[in-house]
Amino acid sequence: MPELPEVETIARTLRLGYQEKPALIGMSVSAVQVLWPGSIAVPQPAQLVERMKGQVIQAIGRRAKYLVFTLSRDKLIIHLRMSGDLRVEHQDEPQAIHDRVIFFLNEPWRLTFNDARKFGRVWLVDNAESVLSGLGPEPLSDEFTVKRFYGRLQERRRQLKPLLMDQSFLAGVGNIYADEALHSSKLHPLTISNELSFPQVEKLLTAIRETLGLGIEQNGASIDWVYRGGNFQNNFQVYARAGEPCTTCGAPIVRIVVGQRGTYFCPVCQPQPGSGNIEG
DNA sequence: CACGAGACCTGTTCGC
DNA sequence: TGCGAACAGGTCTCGT
Repeated sequence: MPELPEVETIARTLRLGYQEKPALIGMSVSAVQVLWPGSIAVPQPAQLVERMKGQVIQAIGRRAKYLVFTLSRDKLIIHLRMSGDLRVEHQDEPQAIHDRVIFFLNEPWRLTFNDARKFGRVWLVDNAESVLSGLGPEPLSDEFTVKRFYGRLQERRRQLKPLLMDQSFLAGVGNIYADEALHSSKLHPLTISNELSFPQVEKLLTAIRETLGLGIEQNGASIDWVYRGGNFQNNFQVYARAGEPCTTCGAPIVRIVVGQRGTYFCPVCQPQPGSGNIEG
């Protein structure tokens, strides 16, 4: 389900509270119920349950698409993958279908990890780096400069879109925001990474940041039944718009498959480099 | 190294 | 209406 803006939104609402839901900072874990052991990556479910008891939630943040809970002693890390969700609920609410792990907090609250497709994972580790060390730079951080981005793109010779979605290359960008950022920067998804000029990279980084920033502003995107509350889906220029007119030039948006992912782009605004023919 | 295919799962939507 | 195919915001592993 979620990419960087959705995960950021979830982290913020858990950290600060939202409407009738409380902030979780300062709450302690009284018990953990594992309904689907396969959701626990590390350690063994019984050990996770034992270790979490009594730990206090001190901070809630995000790294790439991972939620990171700083507890008294350990880090609780959760990846929602395609269909995961975290819900703050009353402890007396009935259990929902697809609930996988329930964290009991201060009365009357609980935090529920719900995940229809069972792709999501939970880690409890003393060192977050054991889970997060392979990740690339955060696109929104100040240390990630155009120069550095250009250098990384030059080091590789890969199709641009799959490279942007490679979490070891760049953290947090997924299928939606990759397509939207490429459209915004007028680059074809199959452009070869080391064939970009410096100005093109500059434009691409700006587009990635603006797209992610708008996504965060809109509380993420809500498409399916899965994640609700976001509005970024109303700002899609290309994603899931095959056949509809490009908002810039009016040409029909095209869908192709790149790296086994549905990929949407405007054949006029985003012409394939080297292919002389432009669709009309 | 780069890429495609398959796996992991369940639910919804599409097409005949 | 019904039923199978296709598709879904992600990542991992294997073979070429």
